[in-house]
Amino acid sequence: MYDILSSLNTAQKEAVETISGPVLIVAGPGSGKTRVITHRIAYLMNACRVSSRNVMAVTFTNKAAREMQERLGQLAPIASQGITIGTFHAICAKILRIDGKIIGIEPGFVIYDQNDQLALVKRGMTELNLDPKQYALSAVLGQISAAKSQTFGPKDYIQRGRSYFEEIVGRVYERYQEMMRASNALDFDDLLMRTVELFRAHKEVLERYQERYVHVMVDEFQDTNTVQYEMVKMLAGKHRNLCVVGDPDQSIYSWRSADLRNILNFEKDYPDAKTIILAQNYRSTKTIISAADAIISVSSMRKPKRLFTDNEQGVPVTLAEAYNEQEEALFVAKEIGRLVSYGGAALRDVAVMYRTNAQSRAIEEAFIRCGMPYKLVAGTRFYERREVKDIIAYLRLILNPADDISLIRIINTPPRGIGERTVDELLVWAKRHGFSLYDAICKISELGDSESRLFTPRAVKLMGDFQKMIADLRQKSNSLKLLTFFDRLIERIDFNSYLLASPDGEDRLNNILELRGVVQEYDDRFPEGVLPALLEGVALVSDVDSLSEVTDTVTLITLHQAKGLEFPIVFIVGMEDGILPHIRSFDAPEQIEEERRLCYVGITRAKRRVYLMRAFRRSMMGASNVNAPSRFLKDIPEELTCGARPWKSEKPKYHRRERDLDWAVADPEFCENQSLPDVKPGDDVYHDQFGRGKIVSINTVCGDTEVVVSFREAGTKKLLLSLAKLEKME
DNA sequence: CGAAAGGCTCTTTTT
DNA sequence: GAGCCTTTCG
Repeated sequence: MYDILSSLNTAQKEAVETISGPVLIVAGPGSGKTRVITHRIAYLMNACRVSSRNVMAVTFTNKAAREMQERLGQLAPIASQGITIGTFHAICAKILRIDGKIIGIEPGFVIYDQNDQLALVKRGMTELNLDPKQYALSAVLGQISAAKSQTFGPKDYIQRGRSYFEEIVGRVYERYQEMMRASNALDFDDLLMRTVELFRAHKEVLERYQERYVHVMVDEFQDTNTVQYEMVKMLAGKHRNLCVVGDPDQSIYSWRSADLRNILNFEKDYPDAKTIILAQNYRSTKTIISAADAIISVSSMRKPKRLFTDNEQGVPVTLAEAYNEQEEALFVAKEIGRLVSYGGAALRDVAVMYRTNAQSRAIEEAFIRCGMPYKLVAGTRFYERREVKDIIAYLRLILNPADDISLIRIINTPPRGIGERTVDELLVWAKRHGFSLYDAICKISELGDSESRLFTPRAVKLMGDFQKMIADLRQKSNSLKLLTFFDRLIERIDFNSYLLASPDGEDRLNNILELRGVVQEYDDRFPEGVLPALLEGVALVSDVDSLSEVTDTVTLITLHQAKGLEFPIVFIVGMEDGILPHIRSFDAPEQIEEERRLCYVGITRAKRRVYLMRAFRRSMMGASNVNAPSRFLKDIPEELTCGARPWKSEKPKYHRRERDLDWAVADPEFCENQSLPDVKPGDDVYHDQFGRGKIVSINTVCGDTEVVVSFREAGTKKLLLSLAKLEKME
C-alpha cells in the first residue's frame, strides 16, 4: 500500500496523524496545506478504518471540493465514496433539503442570489414607502446579511437596533424574510443561518448529524463567519474531532462578515486544542517569500510567523510603471509574449491579478489587440448575465410557482404587453388576498376581475395567456428530457429573435447556447431530479469553480479569487494607493491591514516570478486620476527588486521619483523583439550603467537567462540577459 | 404599452 | 462607463 506519511515533512506528518480532539493547523501559503488535508482524510480512512460516511470536509469553493474528492480518489480509491465534501453553502443546502421541513422549509426551495436579494429589498422598501435614494439598497442588504451572519433574525435585529437607520433596516428585514418565506426561497445567508436554527430548535436532528460526523475538517478557517463557526461547533459537539486549517495572514473576507477571532481564539474555545504550524513553503523562490514576508511583517496585530523555503533564490521582483492603464496592459501583454517566446513559459503559467473587476477591461482590450489568449475568471459572471438569468427564472418559476421574484422578472420578458401598471396592480391584489403572484394570476384569469376591476380586460387576457403558457410548460417539463424541454421553452417564448433584436444579440445568444451546454451536462449527470439539481448548481457555483487548466491561456483574476491558487508567473496590476489599498479602506486601519493581506496573498501565489505594476494615471468611472504608488511597495527591500528596464541613468518619463523607488518605465517599444547577445562565461560585456565586466556564470531560470557579471567598477551583479541590454565586447 | 433618449449615481472584494 | 431611472413620444 502507498505509504501516506512517507512524502510529508515532520509538521505535516504530525498534522496528518493527530486525529483525535481539536486541532488547529496554521498553514502558511504554499506549505502543502491541501496535501495535508487530503492525506489526513486518507489516513483516517486507510490507517484508522474510519468510514468515509463519518467524515465531513468543508472547503471554500466547489472547485477545491472537487479537487479534494479527486485526490482522495487516488489516495484511497475504495474508501472515498461516501464522504461529505463541499462548501458551507452546499452542505447546508443539502441538510435543509432533507431536514428543513421541520422548521418550515419546503424541500423544493430556490436559492436567491444577490440580484434577487436586491430586488426583494427594493420591493420591501417600496411597500414600506421608503425612499431608495435615501437608504441605499446595498447598504440595507449589507445590514441584513451581516445580521444573518451572526444568526440574528429580524426580531433579534430590531431588539438590538440603536440608530434610526437600524430601525428602518429592521422593518425591511422583517418584510424581506416574510417575502422569502412566501416565495419558498432562501438566500446565501439563510442557508447557513437556518441550518443553525434547525440545529438549535431540534436537538434530535442535530444529534443525528453529530453522531454521523465523527471527524470534521474546515479549510480556510480564517475566513469563516460567526454562523459558520457556530455550525461547526455544533456539528463537532459530540466527538470533538475538529480540525481547522487556516492562516490569519490570508484573511481577506471581513467584509463578508468573516471573523478573524474564529481562528485567533480557537485555542481559547478549545483549550485542549493542538496547534501545528506549517511554515515551510514549497511553492515560491526565496526572493518571493522574502518580499511577501516584508509586506506582511509590517502588519501589527498579528502573531509573528516566519515562512521559510529551501527553494532557490530566484529572480528579483520586477517593479514597473506605465503611464496609464492601457500602457500597463500593453506592457503585461508584451512581457508575457517575451517570457513565452524567449523561454519555456507557457501561457497557462501566467496570471494577471487585480483588485477590482473593472481593471480587467483594459487588460482584456490589450490582450485582444495583441492576440494574447486569456480566460477571465469573472467580469459579469455568466449566471448573472441578464439573458441567462431570464431563462433560469423561467425554470425556477416552473419548478416553484411561489417564486415571485422570478415571475416578476419574466412576466414581460420577452415583451408581451404586460406593463408596469399591470404588475403593480397585481402585486397589490396578491398581497391583499395573500396569494403568490402566480396563484393570483390563476385566480384572476379564472374568475375574472369583477370584484375590484383593477385590471383592464386586455391585461386579464394577457395575464391569462401567460399563466396558461407557464402551466403548459410545467406539464411538459415533467415528461421531457430537460434539454428537449429547454429547447421547447426557448422556442415557445421566441427568445432567440428577442435576443437578436437587442444590442449584442449575437453574444447573448451565445450565452444561451452555453447555458444549453450546461443543461445537457446536468441531463447526463442527474437522471433523477435534473431541474432542482441544475438550479442549485447554478446558484452555488463560483467563478473559480469553472476555472480550467486545460486550455493554454493566461488567467485574468481578482486577488480575492486567486486565494488558494498558484502560478509560476504572477503580475499584479494597479499597485497604487486608492486601488491597492483600495480607497474605500482608507478610513479604517484594520481595513488597510486587510488590503495588505490581500497583497500578500497575491504575491504568494507566485512560484517563480512576480511583477508589480503601477500606472501613473488611471481612469475610473469616466474620470482620469493620478495615483501615488501603493504604500505597500516601499515595504519591499530594494535588493529584492529590479525594474523591467534596469537602472538606467535616464529619468523615468512620467514623474519624479518617489521614495527612492527605482521604477522601470513600461515602454512598449522596449518590448519589441530583440536579439539577445550570444554570451558564455568568460566573455567580456558592456552595460550602459555598470560599464565593462566579465560573465561569471549563466543560468536558465523560468524561461529567462540569468547572467552573473563581475563588473570592473560596479562589482558583481545578477542580470537578466533579455532585459539588461548587455553588449558583447569582441 | 414600450422604445428611445437623456440624466443620475456609483462601484471593492463574493459563497 | 454601465446600469438604473425618468421623461417623452409614437
